[in-house]
Amino acid sequence: MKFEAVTIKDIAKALGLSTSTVSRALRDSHEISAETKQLVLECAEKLNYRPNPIALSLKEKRSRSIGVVVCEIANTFFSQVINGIESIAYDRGYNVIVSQSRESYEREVIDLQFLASRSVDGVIISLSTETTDLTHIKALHARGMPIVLFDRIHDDIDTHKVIVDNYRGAYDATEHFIKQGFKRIAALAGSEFLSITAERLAGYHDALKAHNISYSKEYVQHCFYGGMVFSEVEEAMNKLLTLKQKPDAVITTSDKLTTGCVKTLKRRGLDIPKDMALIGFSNSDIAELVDPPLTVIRQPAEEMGRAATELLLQLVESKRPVKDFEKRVLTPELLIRGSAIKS
Amino acid sequence: MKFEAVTIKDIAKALGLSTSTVSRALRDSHEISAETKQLVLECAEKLNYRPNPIALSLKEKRSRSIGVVVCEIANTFFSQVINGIESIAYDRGYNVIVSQSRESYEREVIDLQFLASRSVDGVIISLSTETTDLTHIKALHARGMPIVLFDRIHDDIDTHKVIVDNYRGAYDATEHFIKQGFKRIAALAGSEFLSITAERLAGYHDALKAHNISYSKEYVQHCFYGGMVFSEVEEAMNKLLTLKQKPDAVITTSDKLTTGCVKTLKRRGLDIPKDMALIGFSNSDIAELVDPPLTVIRQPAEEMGRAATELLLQLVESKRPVKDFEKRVLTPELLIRGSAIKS
DNA sequence: ATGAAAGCGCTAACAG
DNA sequence: CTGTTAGCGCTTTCAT
Repeated sequence: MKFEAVTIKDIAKALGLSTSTVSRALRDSHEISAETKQLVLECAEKLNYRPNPIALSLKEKRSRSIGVVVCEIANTFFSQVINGIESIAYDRGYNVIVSQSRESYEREVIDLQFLASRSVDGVIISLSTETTDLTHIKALHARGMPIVLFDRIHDDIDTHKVIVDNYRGAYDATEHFIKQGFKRIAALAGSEFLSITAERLAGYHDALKAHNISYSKEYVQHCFYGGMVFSEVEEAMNKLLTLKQKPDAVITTSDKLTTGCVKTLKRRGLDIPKDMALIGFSNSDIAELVDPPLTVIRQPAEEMGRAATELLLQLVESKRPVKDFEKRVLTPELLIRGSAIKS
Repeated sequence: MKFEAVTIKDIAKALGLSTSTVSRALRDSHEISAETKQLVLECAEKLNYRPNPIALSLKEKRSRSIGVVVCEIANTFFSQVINGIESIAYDRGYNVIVSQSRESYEREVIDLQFLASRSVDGVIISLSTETTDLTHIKALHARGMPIVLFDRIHDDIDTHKVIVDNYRGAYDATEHFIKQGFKRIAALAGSEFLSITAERLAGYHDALKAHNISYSKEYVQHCFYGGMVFSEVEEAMNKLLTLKQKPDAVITTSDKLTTGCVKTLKRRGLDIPKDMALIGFSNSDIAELVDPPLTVIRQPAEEMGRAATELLLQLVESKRPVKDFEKRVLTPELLIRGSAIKS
């Protein structure tokens, strides 16, 4: 059941005018007399008239809403990004429709289809961990849907992108370890197919190289679902902890991995940083309260959301097809705390 | 710029049929011959036809989308609730439009108007801390908009509600303190006008009463913005810490207050639980990693979101006006950890 | 079994 | 300055 809304027709009827006159009066057209406008406005006010945006959308072929696809809403990083997205969208009069892929390729495809079929004006997306085939995105993009990628991006899609300097973040973290005197630095990373994983591991590798520290392959462990499945983290940590040359420090490349790693170490009664030091990508507000306070690489998540939305709306509202796409790279912050201090 | 979608008209033209026939064939009407159906379906497939939901919405006066208003998306509790909402909405073919009031009454009003004007089929809302006047919600509800309240609810609005047993949660927490031997138990609460504050403080008071523990008014401090503004928390804590009879334990009634309280205590170099024990409402996934591990009252946030959505869709899809409203009360969980153990 | 036409709410080209 | 008309994409009588 739904309430009957007041339409332009009702006003026209009440005033003995035509709908077009009312429409024009409402839109403050110059070809309407001041008195008529006055009359219409008053009547609209009295009847509590609200324009029907759906009718408008049908005409204008735009819905003033944007879609967002993330792997998980209840994740500090992504919820902060969505916060940023919402704030800009709100300012510009757009609605934000959120959906989550739950790291499933299949769901990402469906989500995107769903959003497209619901006539969102554009989409902001961070790829799911399972996504290797990009045809669903390319197809949508080719059909003219404005798309902005953030965080987990892909070079094959030619559009605006927003990321942080993942390489730098990981490089600095690794270097911090090295300067602290850690020798055997491991990495607990997400799926190898994810852009962020590649970028972060590249930073890690290069920092080691730059300081002439050799690293063995076993020092890099991947969790395909990036910590969504806890057992995955435990298993990966198990591998690291049972190496002959046990690492003395570890870099974790995502929020979930970071907390998963801390949990695992604690459950095993290991001391951070004595048994293993830790620096993790994390946007948790309470990383500093953890025992020990966590050294984190923090992303300007809200700002990423805002930037992505601004770029998207730029595409959406552009009159002519945009050719030049921008890759905006924000700077992550290395917040040094107890978990990465050599004892 | 926007891509041109294939319409029913295109199919009709391609097949030399009328739009009505195509429409009927697509909807598998019995008054269409099998061959025609076949033809239409194939053509639709070939042209990659997608029904335009906006046109449908205009006709059916429903949009298959629901609106959500929370004070802040980037808050563990609310993001978990939204996760739950999204999961059910997804299953039932609805989109979720999120907006945040940022604890502002004004924004809540605008958000709600915006959602209503965008023809959402229903709204799930948790009141902002500033909200005392409910006319915006009542008006919308009176006009027939299905509404479900959760978390911060209000008795004056007669509709479905989903909360946890806040009284019980606070009661149990307080009693836990008492049984541990804490004598001077304070409370750091949100705005007094919030239902959750009232309910939680009632549990706190009653537990004290039941154990014949007197309490002074000064033991209850309110932060109007519930920890959104950190200085507010510091100030409130300051008041507690400078009392002659300094409390030896404190209950915090929301996520933000809990972390704010821990931060304040740590910054002052105070020991938890020795100088002050703590139990807080919190849905953080890493409360157990904090130093000391936080004793928390955890709400089944995702389940709350799911329940709210189920109730909302029940209203949305009901043929006749619903009269009997349900208040679903879920059970919070008291997770006992180091922060509330008497040393 | 199929088509013509009206209508959902709104705008805009075209007439006066 | 205002009204008439057509049309956005789709469904649904009402004819045929």
